Amino acid sequence: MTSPFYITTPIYYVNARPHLGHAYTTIVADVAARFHQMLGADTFFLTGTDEHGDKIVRAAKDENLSPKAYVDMISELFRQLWPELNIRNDKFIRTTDPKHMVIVEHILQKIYDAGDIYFSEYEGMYCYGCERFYTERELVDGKCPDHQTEPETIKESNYFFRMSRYQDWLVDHINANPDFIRPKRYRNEVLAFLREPLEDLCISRPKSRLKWGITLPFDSQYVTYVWFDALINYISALGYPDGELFHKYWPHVQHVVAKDILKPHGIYWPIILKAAGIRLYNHLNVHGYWNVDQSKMSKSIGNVVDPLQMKDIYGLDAFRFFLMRDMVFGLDSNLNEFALVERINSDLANDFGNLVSRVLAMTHKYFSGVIPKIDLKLEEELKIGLSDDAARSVTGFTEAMENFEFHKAILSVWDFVGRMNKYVDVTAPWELAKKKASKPELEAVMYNLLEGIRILSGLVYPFMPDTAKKIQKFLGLDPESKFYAMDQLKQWNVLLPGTQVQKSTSLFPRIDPEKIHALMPPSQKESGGDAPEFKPPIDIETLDRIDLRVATVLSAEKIPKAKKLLKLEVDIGEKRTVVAGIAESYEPEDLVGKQVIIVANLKPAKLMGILSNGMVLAATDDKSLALTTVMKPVKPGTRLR
RNA sequence: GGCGAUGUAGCUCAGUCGGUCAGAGCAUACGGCUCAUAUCCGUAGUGUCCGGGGUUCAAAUCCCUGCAUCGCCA
Repeated sequence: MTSPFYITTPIYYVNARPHLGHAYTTIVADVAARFHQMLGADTFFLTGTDEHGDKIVRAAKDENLSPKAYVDMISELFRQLWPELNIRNDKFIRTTDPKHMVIVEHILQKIYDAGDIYFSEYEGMYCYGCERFYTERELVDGKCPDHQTEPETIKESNYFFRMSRYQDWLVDHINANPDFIRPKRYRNEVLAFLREPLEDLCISRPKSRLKWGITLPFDSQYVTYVWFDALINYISALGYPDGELFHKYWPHVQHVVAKDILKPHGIYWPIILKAAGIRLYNHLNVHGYWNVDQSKMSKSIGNVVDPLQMKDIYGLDAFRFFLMRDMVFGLDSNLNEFALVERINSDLANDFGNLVSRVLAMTHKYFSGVIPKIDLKLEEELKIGLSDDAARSVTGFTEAMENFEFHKAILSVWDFVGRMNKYVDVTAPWELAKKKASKPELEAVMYNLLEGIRILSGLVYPFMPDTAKKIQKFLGLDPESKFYAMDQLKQWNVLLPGTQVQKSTSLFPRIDPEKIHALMPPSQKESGGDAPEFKPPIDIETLDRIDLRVATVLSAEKIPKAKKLLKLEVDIGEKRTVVAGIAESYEPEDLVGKQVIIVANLKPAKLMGILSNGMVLAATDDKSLALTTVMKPVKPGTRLR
């Protein structure tokens, strides 16, 4: 019996909306879970949201919501995203769940009783604006980078977790278990970090400073600080300590995280578990970042495409496939739409989709869509077997998947896709179909091809579940059956002759090459200009009707409730009031005394109740806004020509 | 500043212990096939294996050094 499998994503911090990084981590976990289902394992897949801490309180304030209302809203965004990506988590945990909070308290008390938590005072530089401490090097000229004020030195008492006590033990554990943290580069990183003395971890915040958290069971004046609260979700979700789920799944746990949270997961978490007397996790799987290359993003579809929208444009399965195929697990990767389209056209449309299409079409053409019988003796005589190739692919796939080397797993599958296409070419069924005598050979060839497609549909399942099911339907099989079970895929000659297959529809339509051209980076195109289109010509009289003047800014102030607008008093020989949409790029005090260019004869307009008599000229691109000026000071009111 | 990783064909990357290791896929060019989504199969290239020095009969591979990029730490 295959052992159970428990996979987790981090619980995502709800100070921001879901993005590609969250999606990738969660898709990885989904793929891993589905793979273990292929192995016959009983799987449990956990994700969720992390909802305490001062950043949340601030983010809530920015949106004029209570912390609770705010976290409810963002958490829901995450919860709703996963089904859209065909992710099937078994549970969605929130650190604000009462059950979670009780278990955090339980663990804290347990570690406190064991003597690994102590109370201590320390001194630091505190910015009241930010409500946080700063270290020397975070400050700019001794001032808070956000508020430009000097932080005050204050004393604060807090609870600390005695991690230092476990440092040697952890180093030994990592050395004794080479796969504890993988890939190796991150294991090395953790070991490198552990060569220095490990500092104890501050695990509390006084309530005077932060109320939004879990109260310490041994001191009601303090709440738990984020990591201690968050990491425990992995066991609280299973109902630690007595839950049935906990007993069943915890011994088989693997975590998936992005490299930015390596330290909490590679160091804090094992030590917390050890201190609490809980067995450690088996593997921490660490992946890199997606660099979204916006310069290579499509302009044909209208501006920059949010990576998460690519699934709507190109299809969810293609999107999942791309993410798993193009990232070497552990390393950073680039995402651009051009690469995605290339991948879809070559791997999915040409190699794979077309293979399915041609095989089914031939089955219809030569056998009216009925799976033919196979003469095994003849097959052996003619050496037209495919089962060895399939078995090799299945083996390579399995090994790579077990090690979280998804791109290698896909390469192994595509080796077999290539072998199948080659097989069609070599056996040339259309030639066999011409002669009656070669009908047995044709039957054997077609049977093998159909069987090969059955295998492929199973191997592709964790990455592209919908596509896998579609192919099952094509083959006249039950998409709801466990067709992807590994022991089915290790066998050959499973398809029943006589079964009716369907005609295939294109699994992955090719994307128009013209469109690809439009997606190419500008440097690869003959003319590289991405400036907006030029307007039609005008004559000098028309130009002359526009009265452009140099204006000196006398004063500037923000307009209440308007995000973008500033009210400027300017001198153009006379005093004018103009309203300009530049507040996101310029601070009022920086403008006073500067010279700008305004259109002096534009008809006045009322903006936010203020009459604007003229318009300031500025250049805008998608990133920023820049005011125009003259290259040396001139008399205010000077005309431009 | 310290530690580490990476630098190989136009692009993305494989290259285990130094010895058919100069490779794969994509892109390009040409040829073949016609079952198929203008798909598939075959052939052909192009490389200062980041620069410089060294060890060796032999270095992409080992050592030293420089440069570039990235990461971790301070």
